[in-house]
Amino acid sequence: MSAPTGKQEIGGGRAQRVDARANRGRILDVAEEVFGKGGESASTEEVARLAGVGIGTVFRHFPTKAALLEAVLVRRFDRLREQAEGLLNAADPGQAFLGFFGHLVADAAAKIAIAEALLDAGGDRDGDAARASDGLRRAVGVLLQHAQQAGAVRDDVELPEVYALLVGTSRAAARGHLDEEARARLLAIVFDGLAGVAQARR
Amino acid sequence: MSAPTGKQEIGGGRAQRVDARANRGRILDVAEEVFGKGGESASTEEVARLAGVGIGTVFRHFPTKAALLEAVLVRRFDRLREQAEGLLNAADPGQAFLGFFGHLVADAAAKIAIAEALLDAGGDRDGDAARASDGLRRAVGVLLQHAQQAGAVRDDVELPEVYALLVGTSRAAARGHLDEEARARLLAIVFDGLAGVAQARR
DNA sequence: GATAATACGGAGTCGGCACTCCGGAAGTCA
DNA sequence: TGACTTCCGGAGTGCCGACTCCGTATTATC
Repeated sequence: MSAPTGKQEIGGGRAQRVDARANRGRILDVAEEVFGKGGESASTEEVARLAGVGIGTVFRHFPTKAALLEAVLVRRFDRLREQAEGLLNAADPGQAFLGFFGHLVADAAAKIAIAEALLDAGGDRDGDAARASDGLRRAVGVLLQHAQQAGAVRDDVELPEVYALLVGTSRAAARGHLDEEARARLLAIVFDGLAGVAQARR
Repeated sequence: MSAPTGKQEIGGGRAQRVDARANRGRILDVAEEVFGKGGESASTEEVARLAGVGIGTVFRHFPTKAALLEAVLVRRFDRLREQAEGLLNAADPGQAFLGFFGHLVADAAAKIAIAEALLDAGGDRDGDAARASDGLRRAVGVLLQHAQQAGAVRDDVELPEVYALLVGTSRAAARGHLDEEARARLLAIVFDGLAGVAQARR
């Protein structure tokens, strides 16, 4: 229900000050970093400190810690969804799907705890984060369909388990302390399973 | 460094009272349940309440909340390891490995948050929980080797990625809100990937 | 440059939770 | 049963982190 890019005057009045908008952006960036590393147990004060603002400023922009976290998640989900949608017209749908899968996993490895709550959202059926999460999920669903039509992914799998696999693999890569090679082999196993027996027999 | 089954007199003295031992066990059971559901953010007080004891009692048995959590993890790791070791002489090593994999995943689905920290442990390189975690990991490694020698799992995968896959799949099954069928399909994908192309071509 | 609206900082408040302490209850041994 | 030891309950303590408030600083407008 919030404005697309943050606080913006809606009912006449004066526009938001530029320093305020800049601070808001910096806080979001830092929060993504901090929550990504320390999970949601990281303190709001640390976010403020690293963003170079007072605590009051953080809470003026985001009324609660939960709201801040949600804003971070929404931004992240939306970015990922846009990336997925950008692949919809790719020449090779199979490559597009698997590529996005791999991208997400590598990305999660860097963000750890965010990928956490991030790909978690599915329990809370309301709020902006849930909506954004649904958007991403749908985009992945379309990518999957295309890949299946192209014969790159077996037909008898559906979105729920594929999404679960995506989430799980991301998390595993994030916390599993895998080196580059091990992560590649992990993806190879998963991709092989997704491609299925039919593919392997060609 | 703790005694195998809890507090036990070592240097002469009197034996532990039976009610104390019973309470300890009950606290552990409840803690597994509570932490399994609410994660480690669940309060110690809730554990005490559900166990039907006072907070003081909990803290007498486990000096800190972390110690309680660790005791829970150790017990759980040890049980899983024993199960894995029990499969070492199975007639069909491939079946043994995949069966254990599936068992762990289903188990995690029920425990959620414990499977969390549980299979997480790998960062903290000390403490009883880490030791127990290593034990489980080693047992899984042996199961994997046997399965590979039996040709049920492709040869070019190693323990790190397989373990990561195990953890990730467990978590995905736990939080993914999958129904029975979707979970089965998820496992099918993973098993197919583990079996590999060579297997599929037979 | 004057004025007014907006935003900032950070000390302070409040609630929750890990952990302590001790008087009393209950088990153990003779 | 009586004496002694162990154990228990739960009120109390201290700390930490989310959130508030207001005097001050900064930006927009004319």
